[in-house]
Amino acid sequence: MATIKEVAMTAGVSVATVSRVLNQNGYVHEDTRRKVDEAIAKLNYTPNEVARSLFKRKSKLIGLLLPDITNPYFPQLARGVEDEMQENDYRLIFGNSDERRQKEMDYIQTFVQNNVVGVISSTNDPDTDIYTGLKIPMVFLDRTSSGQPSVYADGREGGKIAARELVKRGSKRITVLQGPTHVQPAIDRYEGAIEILEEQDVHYNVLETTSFSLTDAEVWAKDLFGKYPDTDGIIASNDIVASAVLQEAHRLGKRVPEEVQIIGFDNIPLSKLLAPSLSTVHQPAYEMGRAAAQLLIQLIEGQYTEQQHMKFPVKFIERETTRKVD
Amino acid sequence: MATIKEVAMTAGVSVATVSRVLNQNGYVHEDTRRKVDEAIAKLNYTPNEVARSLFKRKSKLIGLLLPDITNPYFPQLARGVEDEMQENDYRLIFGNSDERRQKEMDYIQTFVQNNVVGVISSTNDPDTDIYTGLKIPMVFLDRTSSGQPSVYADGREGGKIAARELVKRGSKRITVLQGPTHVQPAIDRYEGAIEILEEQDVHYNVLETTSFSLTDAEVWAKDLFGKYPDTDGIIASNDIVASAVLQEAHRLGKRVPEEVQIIGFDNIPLSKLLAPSLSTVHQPAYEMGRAAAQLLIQLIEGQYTEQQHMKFPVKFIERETTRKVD
DNA sequence: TTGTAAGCGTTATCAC
DNA sequence: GTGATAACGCTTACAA
Repeated sequence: MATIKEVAMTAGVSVATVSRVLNQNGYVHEDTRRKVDEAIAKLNYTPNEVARSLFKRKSKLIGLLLPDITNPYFPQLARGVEDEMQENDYRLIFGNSDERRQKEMDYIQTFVQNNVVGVISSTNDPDTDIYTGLKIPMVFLDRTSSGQPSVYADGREGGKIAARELVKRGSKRITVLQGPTHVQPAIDRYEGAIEILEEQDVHYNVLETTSFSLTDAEVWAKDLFGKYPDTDGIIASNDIVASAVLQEAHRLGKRVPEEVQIIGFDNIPLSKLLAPSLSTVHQPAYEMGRAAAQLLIQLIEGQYTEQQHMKFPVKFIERETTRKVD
Repeated sequence: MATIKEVAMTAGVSVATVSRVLNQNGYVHEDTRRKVDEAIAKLNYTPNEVARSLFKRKSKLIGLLLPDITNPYFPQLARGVEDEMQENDYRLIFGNSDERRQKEMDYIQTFVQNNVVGVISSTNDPDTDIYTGLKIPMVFLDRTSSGQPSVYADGREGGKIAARELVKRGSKRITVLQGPTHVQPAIDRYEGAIEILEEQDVHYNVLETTSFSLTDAEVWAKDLFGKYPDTDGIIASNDIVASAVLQEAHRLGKRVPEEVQIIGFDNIPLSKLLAPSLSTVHQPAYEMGRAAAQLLIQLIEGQYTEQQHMKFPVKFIERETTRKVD
């Protein structure tokens, strides 16, 4: 790689001048500029970002921390973030946290060591000092912290919608899969659902679950139909769990949605491919990713930002695991 | 952030000494080491990786370039890479290329500008000078270049397996969805399948397709049954396309696998959740990601590596879109 | 065993 | 308009 020094030499000017044309600041004569540009082209020079970063104590790097890219919900989020960052010339250092504190800490530390100018994280502990002590802008994605910028979906409303739609469609003995109690969106959905169920004339049960993983979900699905064989409406904690439930229903010969209705959350791409296709509560993941990135960029570039808490609306996607109604 | 200078001051030694204990090289007295360690702990010091990187012209950063993390095949690959890198203290700068030359070039350029020590890429043009001109180690993942290290699956064998299994199970009028002709694994699968079909006593058609996207696939699925309504066996170019085909078959009231068998490639997580669940040719994506990372690390650290071309075996996963046979 | 100082590739300050 | 040069935080000869 050529350096600014070599460019300066072949253009017959000083490094200062080259730097000026590079950064388009200071005065530089038109002829000089041309000579420099030629030298740059000839040497195929691009500035060393590391040296820049060292001097300015600022890079063009952003840290992105997601629980697990292998969970089909997160790629969408990630893609939204990446697209927006890409367009604004920021690059992403990416890591999976597996929701483990230690991994989060390690990643955040290396983010800082690499002079990232901002971080986006979907953590379950936004208020821990891993984050509160951070001296660079950060935004929580798919998570909330009252004190800090966050982009998330209206989980509570999502839970309400799910419950309402099931009740409206005639389910009388509903089972709610609670979802992990350490994940905020899961809690919100759960509480929203319960709020509605309480005020309706329906019976409901709650089954505790502790993760969003498919393997676990298959076990809970069996549990569910074992414990509550006559349930006729299921609110799953997300689409993955819903898929497992649907599959188990299948295996048991239960007709969906005639005998049992199922509703999920997220609207991951897979959900429309299932047979019957999955009714679900849509979260605009890609848009949320983009929004988080935009917000972070504004924070970084010191622009005025009124809205630091963006709660995205969710909506019911009617498919085939719920019955039709007028 | 504290600097090495401050550590040196509070420990009452020179920066050189601090550097020595940091990097565990050179001589340093036990007592001195202790003083330094204490200062480090007290100041909560961690070395500035940017400064390190500038001096050594080497970072702990790796560039990872994937076509589209939103395609369910890639998160697995990415996770494999990340896990291995993480365990070896390397971090990832990640980008989606969308298979566009320009984006690839831009990313590779910024990788270099950021002193990455290696790159892993799933590109369709491994032999373009974007890569051949690269002066840092690189490995192609899910792609092959004869000249350069590559980790990929045996697509040709995969194609053969798919064709054999379909024929063995009685399909007589097979349709092969060709897959994008600019993507090597797709070509390999296609050629493998054709090779077998040619030598068997079956009739077959080929339908050209140009991407792996779900939206496109839905169109091709309609096309397929429009053009070849009596087809009784379909080799899809991957699981996404297979899912779309399955769904269309469903819509048309065709019974799967009785009237038409379907087989995909990849064995993405979704494939087992479909109803009927999808028979497919498994690619060990996670393991491939890990292997690529291992290989790259060996290359970076100058270890001896006999195997620079790793072709992973694939295998048939029998599920419900193919008929049973003894 | 430890310290001094040069240098990694930039940017910005200050002279000229 | 342009050029020297110090500084960013670190590592590594080289000296002591």
